[in-house]
Amino acid sequence: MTAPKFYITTAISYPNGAPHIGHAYEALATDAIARFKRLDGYDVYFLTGTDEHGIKMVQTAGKQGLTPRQLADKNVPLFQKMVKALNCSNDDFIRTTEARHRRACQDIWLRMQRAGDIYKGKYAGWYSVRDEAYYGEGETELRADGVRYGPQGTPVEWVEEESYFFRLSAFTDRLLRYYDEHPEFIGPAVRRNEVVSFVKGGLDDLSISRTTFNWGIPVPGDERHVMYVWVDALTNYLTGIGYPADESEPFTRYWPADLHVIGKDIVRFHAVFWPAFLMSAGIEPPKRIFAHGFLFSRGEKMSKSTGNVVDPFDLIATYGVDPVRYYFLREVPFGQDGNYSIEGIVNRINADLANDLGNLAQRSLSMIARYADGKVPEPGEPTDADKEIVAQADGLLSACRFAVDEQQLHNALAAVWAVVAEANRYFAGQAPWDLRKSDPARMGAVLYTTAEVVRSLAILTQPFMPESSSKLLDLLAIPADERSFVALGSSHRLRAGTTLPSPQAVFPRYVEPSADGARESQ
RNA sequence: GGCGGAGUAGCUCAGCGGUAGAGCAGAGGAAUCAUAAUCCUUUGGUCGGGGGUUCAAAUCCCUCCUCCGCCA
Repeated sequence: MTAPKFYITTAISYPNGAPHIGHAYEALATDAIARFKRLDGYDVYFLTGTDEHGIKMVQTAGKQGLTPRQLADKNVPLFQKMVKALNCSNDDFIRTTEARHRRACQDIWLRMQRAGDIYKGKYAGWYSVRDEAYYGEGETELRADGVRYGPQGTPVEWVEEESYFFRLSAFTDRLLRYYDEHPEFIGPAVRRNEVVSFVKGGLDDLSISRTTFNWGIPVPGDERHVMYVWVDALTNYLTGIGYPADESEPFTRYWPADLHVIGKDIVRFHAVFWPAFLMSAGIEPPKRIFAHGFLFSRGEKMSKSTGNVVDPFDLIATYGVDPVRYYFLREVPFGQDGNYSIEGIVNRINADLANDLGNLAQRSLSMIARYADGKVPEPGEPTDADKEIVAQADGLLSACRFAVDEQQLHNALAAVWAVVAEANRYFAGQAPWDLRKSDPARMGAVLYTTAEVVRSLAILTQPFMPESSSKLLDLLAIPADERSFVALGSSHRLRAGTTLPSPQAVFPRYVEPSADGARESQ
């Protein structure tokens, strides 16, 4: 019996600057899904990386007196470091400047060309560097400052060049049919509606090469051209699993991708261009594209001018990687825009992690340590209350699966925390501290039941907070091979008599450093 | 301008035809196993405005207002 496969990716980041919280958010969310699927028995391949070509890299590099390659080599390590700092479990980190990627891009290009979907033409139009888009004359306006602006308010310039085109117009019907036959292809539904209505409006052929700069992948057979960044960037999802050696094991095993997690700003590239390229090349499209929203700091977009830019490294250093992961996944409904704030982070850490889950573990385990000789007590004959709380914990797996399969990570966590709250009610209601004298056996049963619920909770929080959950499982003396989801439920209950290590707080409260000390930023 | 989405308790949101809900925040109380954590009770909403359908509407329909997204 082989495990089912699950291939998941983030979008690749554009390294013309340092990583910001948006990059971190996408990476940690995708990681949580990847970890969840692994624990649920899937053979997961998780890919992330950087998209290093394109004119913006050339321009940014120029301003810094660097070559594009030097700029990439300067910034890419920051992205790799961020992924590591977030404790992401990616199987590979792809850079589009790698030789393997050039081979993949050139191969898919040739396939599209052989299919008759690429032709050479001439492009002339108003181009916005910042939007990376061409606009029609009517969409632009010449303002009083003598500069012409596009509809997004960015400057445009007249560009005329020979270009290769992709016959996107020929794919309108096929794409619409594909959306129709695969309603789950684009999520959330808002984005799907947008894409469908966009495609229904008819598609124009797409210019897919440039001759005005050379920082990109050369077009095979016509090296004056480099490929349009999106042909280059999207193909990373193939490169990462061994394409074009498409007889090779990873590619045949993992393609088509099960899930591309992306930001809502690049839905069109992934949901329109990408499946069209693949259809042309004779490769199956991915199964699902899910677009998350943007993060705002107190309702405002992050920008250097408002000074509300939050550095993911600072956040992790201050609050810890697991609380940061938990906060963003719990607080922001995945797929929607969200607000974040320092107060919010501290609130969640203290309320959900320290007070609710951390303290539940601590109070039950320290009673075991003190009053049950540090060994898992006997469960005895379970009462209705015992059965009820255990049943609720047992029911979490299917609830979480459902939520994670829809990328509703916040709902998975909400379900888990509903049981955390219930377990605290159970504990307070049973009052084992009173039972200590009146009915020690019953006290043991309550402690057993609570610890068993904590075991379930800790197993289920692993995808979201890998380190802390693992500490929690250590405190319950759960062996490494009993931490996946198959260990949930009745098959691997805590065994009475097992000696437990002395309990330690896993989720410390966050206390604001006092004013005298090192508090210069917030 | 076209299409789509949203407007529900101070905040974030769930509910989407059948007596207004959760979490956080606020108030009061209980307990002392625990990271001064927990538990119980409780304040608070004419569910954006107006009209309609229905025995019954936050939930369906129409219209208006406000905000957001995509397209033009």
